[in-house]
Amino acid sequence: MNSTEDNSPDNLTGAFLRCDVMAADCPSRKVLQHLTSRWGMLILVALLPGTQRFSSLRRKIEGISERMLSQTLQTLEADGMIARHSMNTIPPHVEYNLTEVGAEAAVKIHDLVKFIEDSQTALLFAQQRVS
Amino acid sequence: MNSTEDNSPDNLTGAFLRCDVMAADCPSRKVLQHLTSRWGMLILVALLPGTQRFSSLRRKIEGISERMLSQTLQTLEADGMIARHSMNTIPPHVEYNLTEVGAEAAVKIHDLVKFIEDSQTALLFAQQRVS
DNA sequence: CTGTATCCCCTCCGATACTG
DNA sequence: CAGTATCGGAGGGGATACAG
Repeated sequence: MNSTEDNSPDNLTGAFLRCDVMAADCPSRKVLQHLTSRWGMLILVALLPGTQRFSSLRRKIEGISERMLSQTLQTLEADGMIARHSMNTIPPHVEYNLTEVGAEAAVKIHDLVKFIEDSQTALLFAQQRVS
Repeated sequence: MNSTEDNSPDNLTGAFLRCDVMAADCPSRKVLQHLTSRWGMLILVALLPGTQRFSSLRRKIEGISERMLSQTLQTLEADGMIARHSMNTIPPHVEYNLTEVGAEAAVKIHDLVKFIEDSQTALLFAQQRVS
């Protein structure tokens, strides 16, 4: 898929041995981008309460398209943040849940999201008073 | 600037009164995007130890261009995450530091970054053993 | 030293239509 | 129900040159 980026074990030198996100070639930067992408963080937070189905996630995350939900779920699954379980029935029934790593990341993202929600709420009320 | 998005206080209805990031029109989504943008989170983390100058940040954050550093700093300043202090000297001397809100956000982002760095390091060693 | 301006590519993402 | 295919616009972001 990414022929220009070589993350193979053979290439574990320098920044690769000990991940440092400030290093330009650190693989954690890419994972971080996936987790904190526009839809990535909303999906992780939405999965925090537990296993969800595709359509459930779609309803929960307002404004997401099927395309982006599907695509982002695949990326997060490849990163090991999410597990996908297909029931192979007709009609299809697929469930998604957080892996152990994913759950820990989701909690941290949720912390950030809650904090921003609260500070934004405060900020908006402040603006309202001024104007 | 954003004629399509009206965040004016007059428009504080629905999702605006109580920020919910799952709501499509919640302003916190935009702020979250700034904080967690490719360079935004690195800048916040880089500022955690304390006040830094432009060139210091540039050296610290490997791979960032002057353009993106400048642009992202402006965005984060507008969001109230960063404070800018210009000394109005020649040559110019400008210092950046986190605001109170910015510092709290930066800590949470740093938590996430550290966690991902560690899990990536573990993951890379695991891959090395297998192959 | 701390930026801006310009050009341009390339990825993200929405809209729409189609499938097992 | 749970996706995939394709198109196309918007903007993020790099390279380079220039400025106060």
